This record gives sequence, C-alpha cells and structure tokens, in this order.
Amino acid sequence: MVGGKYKLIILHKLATHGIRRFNELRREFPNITQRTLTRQLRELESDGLINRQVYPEIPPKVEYSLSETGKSLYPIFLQIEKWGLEYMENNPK
Amino acid sequence: MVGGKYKLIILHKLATHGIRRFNELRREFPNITQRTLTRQLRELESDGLINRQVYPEIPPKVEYSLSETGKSLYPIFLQIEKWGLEYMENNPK
DNA sequence: CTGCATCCATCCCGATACTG
DNA sequence: CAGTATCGGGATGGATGCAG
Repeated sequence: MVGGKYKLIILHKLATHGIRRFNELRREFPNITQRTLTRQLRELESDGLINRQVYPEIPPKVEYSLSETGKSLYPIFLQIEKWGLEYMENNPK
Repeated sequence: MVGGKYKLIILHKLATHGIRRFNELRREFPNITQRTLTRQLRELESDGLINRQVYPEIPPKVEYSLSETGKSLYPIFLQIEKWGLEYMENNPK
C-alpha cells in the first residue's frame, strides 16, 4: 500500500501539514510528474489511506487529507524516522 | 533498502529464527525463485543489513544472518506488525 | 486547476537450463 | 549445495500533449 516511489513522502506531508490541494503537492515535490502524482494519490485513495474532497467549482479544487487509517500509520513513520537518524549517526558521510 | 518483494520477510525470518542457509530459505519461502532469492540476499548484504558467511567446503555451505544494522530494524518490524493486526481488526474479511 | 491519453524506457521478478 | 546465464513479461515512472 505504500510501495509507490512518492507515497511515503506524500503521506508524511499530509500528516505534518494537513490538507493539501493538488497543485500544492506538485510544488512541494517538484520532481514528481503530474501523471505520477495523480496515480499515486488515486492508489492511496483506493487503499483508504487518504481522503479526496472534490469541490465542483470553476476552476476545479481538490483537497487531499489523511484518512483515519492513514493517520494510524504515524507511529510507523516515527519509528522509521528514529531509525534513520540513528543510522546516519552510525554511518556518517 | 527493504524495497524488494521478499526482503522484509527474509529479514523477519532471520530476526526470529537466526542463522539460515541458502536452501533453508528456499524451502521456507517456496514461492521465491533461486535467482531472485540470490539477488535479494546480495542486495541486503551490500546494504549491510545481513552477513554472508561462506564455508569453503564440498558441498558448499553459506550461512546468512542479520548484521547489527539489520537487527536495529526490529523495532520497525514490531510497529508494522502492530499496525497490521489493528488494521485487520478494523477491516475484517 | 486538475486532470487524462499516449508513448516509451527502465526496473523488477519469474521460468528455465546449466555448473563447480 | 549454492549458485550463474539467458530470456522474457509486467509493472512503474517519465515526457509530452490535450481538455473540461
């Protein structure tokens, strides 16, 4: 469910900074292409990790946020982050 | 570093059951092909997560075990396992 | 603004046969 | 026993253009 190239950082961004619109995410991850961002978001949505709120306006507006299930991943993120910091301490460069 | 299809379960097996020989791992994961098992083990080794001990005998003998870095991943595994159990409780089927 | 359609390169893994 | 060699297919991500 989190196997995509950008899924973890997307979830992390939504976890730490809350609701985000599509183009906000594009700006925050300049390397990801539009097509890929769309697909990763759709996959996260169909796995129930994020919510997708569409506002039927012109111009369109779509907001992404963590679902409850997505939020429940947060302890894992913290554990991974802790590991990463220790790993960098023991393997400096 | 743990992105391969079988890397997490290989690490988990080594974490919970200690040293394993090549063909023991093959038997324990019947779905993995020889070629793929070899590659995943080599990648784990070059990332420093497992140790590869070769005994220059006939017939050959190679033992795989967790490195200290590999062992340090264990808290993450526990956190993931905990999440998985809760997820299945909340999403029964 | 938020997409979809198309085409393409690469990576990952599997199937199978062979080897010291 | 513990691999290597070869071939191939499917998934993943990128580039580019078009659209409501």
